[in-house]
Amino acid sequence: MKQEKVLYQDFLQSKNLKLTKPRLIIMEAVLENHDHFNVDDLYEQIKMKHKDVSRATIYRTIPLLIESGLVKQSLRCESKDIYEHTYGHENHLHFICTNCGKILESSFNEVEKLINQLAKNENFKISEYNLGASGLCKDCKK
Amino acid sequence: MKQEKVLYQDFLQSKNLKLTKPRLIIMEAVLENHDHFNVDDLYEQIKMKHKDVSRATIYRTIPLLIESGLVKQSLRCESKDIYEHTYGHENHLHFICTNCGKILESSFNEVEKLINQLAKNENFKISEYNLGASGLCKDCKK
DNA sequence: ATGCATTTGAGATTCATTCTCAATAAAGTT
DNA sequence: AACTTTATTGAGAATGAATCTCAAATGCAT
Repeated sequence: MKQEKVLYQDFLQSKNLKLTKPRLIIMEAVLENHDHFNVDDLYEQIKMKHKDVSRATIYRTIPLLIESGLVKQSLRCESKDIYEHTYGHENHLHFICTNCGKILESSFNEVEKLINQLAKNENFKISEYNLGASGLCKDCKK
Repeated sequence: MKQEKVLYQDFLQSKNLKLTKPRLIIMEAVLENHDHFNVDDLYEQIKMKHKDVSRATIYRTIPLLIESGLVKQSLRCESKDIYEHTYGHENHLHFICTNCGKILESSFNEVEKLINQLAKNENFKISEYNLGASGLCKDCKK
């Protein structure tokens, strides 16, 4: 998406950060992901395309992607931090299968309304939702 | 609470695990916590009472406490796993302040109902909820 | 008490993440 | 286009939470 690139560029500019090749490569890799990924996923994905960026730079760039609103941190998996590409992707609930690791996503609107109300009662300003449940998916239930 | 101790003992017995002194000490420390704690918190808490258990044993014992239903894993904080004493404590939502680190808890019933319905639609069997949002608490909003 | 299997403690190990620092690249200036 | 300044990068070292190892200690049935 063009729009995301612009958003990212504007963000970098507003912070006096340079639009470097590694930062672009990493952003592009993220845009290709329409679900969850971790640092190693990005690293492999970038290598696959014969580009090259160090892991250190990926680790350094993720906070920028988060601040610019393209990405958010998600649940952890296999003791690694995982992230999701959020811009242009609706918020959703995660149902994580503890048996096979699959992540189902479910709609969010009603839950969001309810949570917003609760937050209002507490006078709390939500900036990010983190909603899910773990258990067994339909295949593993049997 | 007596009941939790019994539950724990029964669990250990059912798995042919021994009821050792360290396992009791750790359980007692957990029972004293009515909110969130990490491994170091438990370690310090135990030392304070002039008892002694190694960190390794705490790490080994937590999965037992989780399996027996006294404790559940919660969000992470400062890159440490954190846990909460759940037995006899209602489920709740967490509102985590990204500025001061405070954790507010809010009621849960309606959200639970809604999520249960969504899980049912996906044919997913929930074993544990993980519900929260991060943002700014009323003091940090200003 | 005795014997056997389990558990413990201490320290070593692992592995994701962060840090360090010399080398490199971006972007503005002439 | 070459020069300057300052931010950024890559490689490897460092950190630190969590896990593992193994000899010594403990629980528990007999």
